Amino acid sequence: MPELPEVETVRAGLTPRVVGRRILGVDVLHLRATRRQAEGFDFADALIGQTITGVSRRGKYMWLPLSSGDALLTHLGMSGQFRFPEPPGPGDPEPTHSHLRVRLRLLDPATGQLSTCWFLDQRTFGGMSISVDGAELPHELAHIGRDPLDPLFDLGAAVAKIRSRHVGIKRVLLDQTVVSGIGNIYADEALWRTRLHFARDASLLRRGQVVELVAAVSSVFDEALLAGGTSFDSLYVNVNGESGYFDRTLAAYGQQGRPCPRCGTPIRRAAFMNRSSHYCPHCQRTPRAPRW
DNA sequence: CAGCTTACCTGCCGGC
DNA sequence: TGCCGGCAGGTAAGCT
Repeated sequence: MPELPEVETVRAGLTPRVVGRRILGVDVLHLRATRRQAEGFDFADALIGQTITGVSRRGKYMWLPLSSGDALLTHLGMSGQFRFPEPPGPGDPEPTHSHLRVRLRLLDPATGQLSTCWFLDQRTFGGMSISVDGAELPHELAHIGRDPLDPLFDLGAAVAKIRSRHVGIKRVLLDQTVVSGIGNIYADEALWRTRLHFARDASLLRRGQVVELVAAVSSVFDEALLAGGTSFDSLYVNVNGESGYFDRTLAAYGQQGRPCPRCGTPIRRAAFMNRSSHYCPHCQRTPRAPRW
């Protein structure tokens, strides 16, 4: 389940394999992969002949700026992957994959080398679209807040925005318009580190607590990034098909029944926002006025 | 308008 | 063995 550290790992892996390449061909093999595009817009036409000039990211979104000034905007959703299959030997059939959604044919003009880029997506929550004039920053991302790895991330503004919300603190963490890049795994980890229950009313938290929470998000992101991301199954892998190992370090997420690494109380799992929340009932006390 | 719910989707797993 | 419900969850649209 890709959150910011996983997306950043993919972004870094993608960069040397696509930057400077010219797009020679585009095959869309599943309609949902480009569903964001307005009807009648030709996705392939906007890509063919263009050179990819970079790989950028904000939160969990990535975009590939193109020489035209447009950008190829993409989100991995739950199960999106970029992969670069080995070219088939002479006489061998073209390789394929049951979750193949989009295929790009690339040329490196510097070396004349051809390559194939796959966008795989089992659950089809991810996808790609063309952001017209979006090379600098796609207008589709105007509502997405800066993430803690962004040099222009404004801690004070983020803390103020979090404290302005009259909802459970976990709901705010998962809201990508406030601080982007946080998903269910890292929300649970950051809350555990800060000893905050997920249903605490964000507007009732002290400023220092929220500063500490955002710092915990930042450090858990940094640590996960060093480990190459988190993976529980084969749904998240980097462009080489390898998964990260941060899951060995998780204190709360998916640890129900196991002892809290801080106090030994068994970690609990509870339903919140139609998904699971993992917390230590001793370290993270249920608030008197919970906001579910 | 802020807060909250629901739809989207596939594969796996446990229960019967 | 095979069917079925539950679960995994990021995003955005559509509610109240």
